[in-house]
Amino acid sequence: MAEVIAISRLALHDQVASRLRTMLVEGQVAPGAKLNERELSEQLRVSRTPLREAIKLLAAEGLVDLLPNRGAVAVKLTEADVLNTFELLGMLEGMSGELAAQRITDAELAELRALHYEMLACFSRRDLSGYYRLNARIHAGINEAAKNPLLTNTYRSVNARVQSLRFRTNQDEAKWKRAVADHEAMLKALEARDATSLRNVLVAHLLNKRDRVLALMRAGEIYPQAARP
Amino acid sequence: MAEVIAISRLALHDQVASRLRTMLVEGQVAPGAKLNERELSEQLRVSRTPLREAIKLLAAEGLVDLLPNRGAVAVKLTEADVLNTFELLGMLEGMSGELAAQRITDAELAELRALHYEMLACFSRRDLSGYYRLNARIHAGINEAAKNPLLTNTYRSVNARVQSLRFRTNQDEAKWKRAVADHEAMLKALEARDATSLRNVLVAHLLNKRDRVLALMRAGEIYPQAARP
DNA sequence: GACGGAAGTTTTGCATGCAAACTGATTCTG
DNA sequence: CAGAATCAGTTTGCATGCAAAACTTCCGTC
Repeated sequence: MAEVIAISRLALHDQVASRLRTMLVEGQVAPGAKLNERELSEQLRVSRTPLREAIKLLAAEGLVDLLPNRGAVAVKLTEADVLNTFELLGMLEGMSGELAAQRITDAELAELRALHYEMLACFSRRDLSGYYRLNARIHAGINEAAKNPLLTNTYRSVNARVQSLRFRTNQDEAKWKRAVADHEAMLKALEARDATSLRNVLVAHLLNKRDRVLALMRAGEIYPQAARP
Repeated sequence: MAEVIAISRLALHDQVASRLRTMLVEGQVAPGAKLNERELSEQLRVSRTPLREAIKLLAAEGLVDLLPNRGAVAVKLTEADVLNTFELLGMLEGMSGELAAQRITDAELAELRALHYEMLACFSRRDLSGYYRLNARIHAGINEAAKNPLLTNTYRSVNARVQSLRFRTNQDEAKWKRAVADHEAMLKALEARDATSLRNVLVAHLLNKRDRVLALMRAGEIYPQAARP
């Protein structure tokens, strides 16, 4: 009951932050692009005040850079940024895997298994977008099973920084199969409550993703223009 | 040259955020206390707009809770919050230790050694506040030596959440000595570039701190009143 | 006397207004 | 002709104003 009210009551600056975040993560705002306040406020139909508050929030999350007296720009990650982000992300994911293996409940495990089968269905139909969505939900589920909300938030925030890059990596068949196999191994490790093994699978899985992102960056397929000034 | 200008040019909302952060971390604003916008804006001599932007920033850092239509309150950590925070912090600190041992330069090591001796001087004079300050700088220095700015920022942010509690733990002589011994071990590990050993020392050091904070919480010395509603 | 509700006050959240800073295009100077 | 200076137009940053929500106080009712 309270939910319905609560949703409609979401503060404007939070709604704006969500929409902006989506625009950034999905690449609707190109990396390096300037965020014009008047333009965005007209587009989102809000005044500049809540928009500015939302931008400050995204700056704290590392999705935009704030240039004093010159507004905000969508972050444009360098190769070093990507390496640093994945370095931290690997650690966060490894840790959440270890904890999840120790703390996951049977109900949570059943739900993850269900999501896994749904994902296999998407794979079978070669439905990449559905696959991505379920993939994200599975990783979020493992994170939640670690029962540390602060870890979950931190992971989400750091992950958002590279989400827009991951979006652009199109899987070739072999790599996609490999990713699916990784996911099989994750479930096995969870069922066995094998913390070390789950950590290893997750970290290896992430390193693969990192290498795919880096390869695309180096091929210039992510930032077709020049590098960050 | 640019420094002087740059400092005076720091955006107002950033200055406000810094001052508020200090007030929260040093306990000048009690945990659970409401942040009245009008009151604070008069106290800090700014209008409500940059103040509100600063509050949003601190909310993203986890130092204040935002209550829709009811403003912000200084966070009041439960025991579970403290456990979760230290769980993550231990991992971040362990990781930064491992990386620092591999990546630290001789110059950085020399600087850390210097800070270490300054800290010993404070210990010798029983100058607790100077000791704290140097202690923080040493940990920040190790973090920097890991050469991952994102890790450094994340560590800083998570650490700020429990900084106000750490502020209140008064060391008894034995525990203080133990902490100093830990720091000796850190330097040794750094000099030997022994990643595993540095990680272990840092994690053990942090677990000690956690246990001191928890003991104080349980004794009711941190939140003399009741627990969070 | 306790509980419930209504009016008044306070406080938050958002919109708007205005001055300072930046942009960049053109003109001026060496 | 190159570079500095200038000036209009834009954009950001902060202050203020106003409506809606929340809190207080007081009164009425049971």
